[in-house]
This record gives sequence, C-alpha cells and structure tokens, in this order.
Amino acid sequence: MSQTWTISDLSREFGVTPRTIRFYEDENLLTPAREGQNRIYSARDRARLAWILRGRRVGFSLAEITEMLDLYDLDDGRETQRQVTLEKCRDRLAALENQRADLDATIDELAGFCRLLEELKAGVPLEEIRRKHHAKLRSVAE
Amino acid sequence: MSQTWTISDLSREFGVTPRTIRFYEDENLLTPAREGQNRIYSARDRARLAWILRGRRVGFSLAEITEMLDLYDLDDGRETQRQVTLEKCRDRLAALENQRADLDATIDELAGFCRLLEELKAGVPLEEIRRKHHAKLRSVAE
DNA sequence: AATGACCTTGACGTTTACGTAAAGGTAAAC
DNA sequence: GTTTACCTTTACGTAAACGTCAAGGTCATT
Repeated sequence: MSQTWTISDLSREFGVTPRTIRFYEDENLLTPAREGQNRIYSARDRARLAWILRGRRVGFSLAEITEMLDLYDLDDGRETQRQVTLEKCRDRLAALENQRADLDATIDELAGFCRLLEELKAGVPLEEIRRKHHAKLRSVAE
Repeated sequence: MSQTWTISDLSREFGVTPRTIRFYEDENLLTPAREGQNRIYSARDRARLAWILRGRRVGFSLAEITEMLDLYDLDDGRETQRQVTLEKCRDRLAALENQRADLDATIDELAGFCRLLEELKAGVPLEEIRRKHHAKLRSVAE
C-alpha cells in the first residue's frame, strides 16, 4: 500500500545520478529493500535522501551527514546513549549556528557590494557612496 | 608604515598551514609582495584570506570563492562590465539565500530533535511528545 | 529473436584541496 | 661556526565524492 520508488525515480526527482544514490548506499547512508536484484526505495529512504542532499547543499561532508543521521538512528533508548546523543546534537547545532553567522556575514557583504554597484550605475557620486559604505568592504576589494 | 605579516603569522592567526596559504597563491587567490624570496602579506591580503576562509567554512569551493572575489576585482569601471558584475552578484546572492533557507531548515529539524531528546530525558510520556513533534521528523528517523 | 529501456556489479579514472616529504637558502642565537 | 628557526620551491601522495566505462541480467515491444 505504501508508495515505493525505483532508483531512476529518485534520480529524476532529486536531480542526481543513480551512481550517486548507489554511492550513498555503499557508504551506508541508505539501505533500500530489494526486489530480486533491483533496489526499492521506501518513503523513509526517500526522506533520508532528501536530508542527505540538503546537507550536501549546505556544505557538509558525507561523514558529517552520516553522523547527523546517526543521531536519529543510534538512539537505542538507553539512558546513557541518549545523553551522548543529546550532547552531540547540541554540538552540531552550535556549529550550524556559527555557520549561519558566517553565511549571514557573506550575504551582507555581497548585498552591500551589490548596492554599491547599483548606486554607481545610477550615477551617484563616489564621494557620497564612500560615506555610506564602510571600509571593511574596501579592505578586501582594494 | 602599514602593517604587514609573514606567512606563519597568518598561519597562526587563522589556524591554517602555510601550505594552504601558498596553495591559495598558486590558485591566484592571493598575490602577496616579496621581500627577497619571502612573502609579505598586506592588510588587503589578510582581509582576502579571511574572506576565503569564511567562504570555505560556509561550504564554497575555491572556484566559487574565486568567482566571488573576482566580482570585487574585475569591475574595471566600464559600463557593460559593471552590468555583468551586478548580474553575477545578484545570482550569487540568490544562491546564498537559498543556502540560508536550507541551513535554517536543517537547524530547525535538529533543534526539534534536540527538544525531543530533552523531553524524553525529563520523562515526558511518548504520547504527548508525539502530539507536539510533527511527522516530518519521524519520516527520516523511522 | 532482437531492439530498447531499464536495472545490476565491479573497477578504474578524475577533480578538489590540500598533506607530506625532499632539498635547500637565510639569518639570528649560542 | 653550527645549531635553530624560519622561509623557499618542486613534486609526489591522498581522501572525498563521485564519473565513466565495461560486461551483463531482465523484461516489454516490435
């Protein structure tokens, strides 16, 4: 009753090659069922693939993604195990928030440079622009 | 009069090896001055290195970082050139904001899982937790 | 029965981003 | 004057994340 997908279904849907999907299986990130020789992907497999690819877009290595997915899986209910998971989870979260700060800073600078270009195009005199844009940007640009 | 740095100064300050810094020079990301054989880094070089490393933390390839730095440099003042730069700048900015959305989603999910673990530890009954945490998370976890 | 469209498992190739010697130049410290 | 502590270039090595054949199995058309 529950929906399943073939490897090329997922390949098309997520815009990655079958090779990539098989590679993730080799790395134990996915464990699809089999129908004879062929791989059959469940909703859970599909969700995990989505998670992996988003992690990839954010810049994580597969090792890091593995670790994060393991956080969900590895929690076997034992009290001590759960404590470890929680700590790792918090560490990861802190790292992610640092990364967001870096990303925000990058966005701010690029947006600022974008505005500068727009003002130049609009014929705003350089002197006036200089007053509005801080030296930080210029230290990189020149 | 203006301050300069040696390669190991920057190496220590930013926590990367000299090899890495030389590699960035090979890739034309840095062009330090020379004092005899030795490299001398200006404030601009240092700022560029900081930019590169932040880009790296955010998950960019050196090729992407190169392109973004080129946006600052390549704008030679010609009108058409500036238009191209502006467009590329906007494209980059859009990509960055997509990445930010991905990052936010990742943070949200991990934070949610973190809260779940905390509630489990606090002895909140599973039934109640299930009502508060949506199915999206569980589709990945199980 | 053969063409085409899928799927499979190897296995070697490739790019990126450096690591890691190897071999040597310079300059202050002992 | 030689150890120590830097710096340099050249060059081969490597881990990650797949790409790219190669060789073959299955199943529906034609």
